[in-house]
Amino acid sequence: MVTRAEAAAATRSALVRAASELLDEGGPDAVTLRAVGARAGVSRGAPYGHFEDKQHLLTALAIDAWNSVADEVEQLRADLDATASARLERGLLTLIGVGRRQPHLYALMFSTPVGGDPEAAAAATRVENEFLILVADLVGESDARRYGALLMSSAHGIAGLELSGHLAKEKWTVDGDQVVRLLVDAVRSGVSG
Amino acid sequence: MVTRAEAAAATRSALVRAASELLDEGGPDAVTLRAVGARAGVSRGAPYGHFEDKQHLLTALAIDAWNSVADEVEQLRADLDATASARLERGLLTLIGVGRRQPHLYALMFSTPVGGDPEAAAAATRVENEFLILVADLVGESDARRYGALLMSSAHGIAGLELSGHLAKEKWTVDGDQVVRLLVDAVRSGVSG
DNA sequence: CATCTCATGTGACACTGTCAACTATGCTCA
DNA sequence: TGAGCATAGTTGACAGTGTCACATGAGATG
Repeated sequence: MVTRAEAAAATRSALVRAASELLDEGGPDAVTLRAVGARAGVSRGAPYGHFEDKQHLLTALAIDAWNSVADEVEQLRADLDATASARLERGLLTLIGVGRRQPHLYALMFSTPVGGDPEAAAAATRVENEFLILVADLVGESDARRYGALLMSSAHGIAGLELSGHLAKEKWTVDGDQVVRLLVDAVRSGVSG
Repeated sequence: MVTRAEAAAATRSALVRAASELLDEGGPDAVTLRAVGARAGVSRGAPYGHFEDKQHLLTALAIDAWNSVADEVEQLRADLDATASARLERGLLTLIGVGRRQPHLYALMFSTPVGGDPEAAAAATRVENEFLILVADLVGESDARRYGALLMSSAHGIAGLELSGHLAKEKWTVDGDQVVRLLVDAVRSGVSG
């Protein structure tokens, strides 16, 4: 037998998982409270016992995504064999990779109002701090924040343009990975020159 | 008296204008076909005489926005007093400016499937070509496409992070304008070094 | 004037998020 | 143990949405 708290927690995570799967499979329009409930094995009204409304359920998805990116970038830090440039490139590609593998989730991450939910803000801050460490390894502590803003913006832009189809290789002759390399090179020569 | 074609064209543009205003004022949720029709002085079903469905009406908004950006960047080209760097910076800030002044419209521009509508693709291509000219003035023809991809990605990323609140100055110590300057500087030293 | 054409209005439908009322089951305490 | 409580979950209802089929009426055409 399971305690009631366990059952409730299981339902909650089942709802989040169901919403995540539906988002990946069919985009935002497919994430209906009725569909989420059905996939989680509960009824359409059950989510209201765990989330204030639909937006808060989606925010829970975004929080998981931000934390997942933070975890991935954090692990990258341990690889001291790689150069600072290589580690940074891989970090940026981690974020871009979410956009490639889970485009709808990626869009959700950046359309979730970060000001409202403190947990969401904390998760996003984790990612930013992890990036700051990688950037500092390349350009030094004093310039890390300025170049961190540039690098994270650019990575986000690359992901966004790929996602919307505006970074087609026929037009620009380079793909996202090459742009990341170009970016890191430009920053490195910009900070040292 | 007005001819029937004139009246229809007037209705069509009134629908687009109404949708644009509603989008600016209340975000995507405020753009209902009923509200659009009401503001344009017609009924809720009228849009279907001019657009295949709601998505195509929104695409018309996006096309206007893309062309407007293209016009603005094109005019920039005429200012030969400014340096290539300054012109490029202003071009990038033109795009970012749309994100600042009309955030919902900006989001719509990049969430509109560019593959589907040839008119939308053409409008977006106009913007890209205008940017390519500005970039070529700075880094030369041969590198224009590579650095163009980087610069447009970064500008889009800056706009996106500003829009979602992830480019807060307290965290990064720089704002969007400064990141643009940093970006152009980095590219310039990257291409010459 | 008679007829056609087509932009627009209207009724209807399925679907959505949301809430109030209800049910049932695990939990608490005498 | 058994009575009462707290609460996760269900269900009915409602307003609002996009969309379509059909009705209507006025400009266009002969």
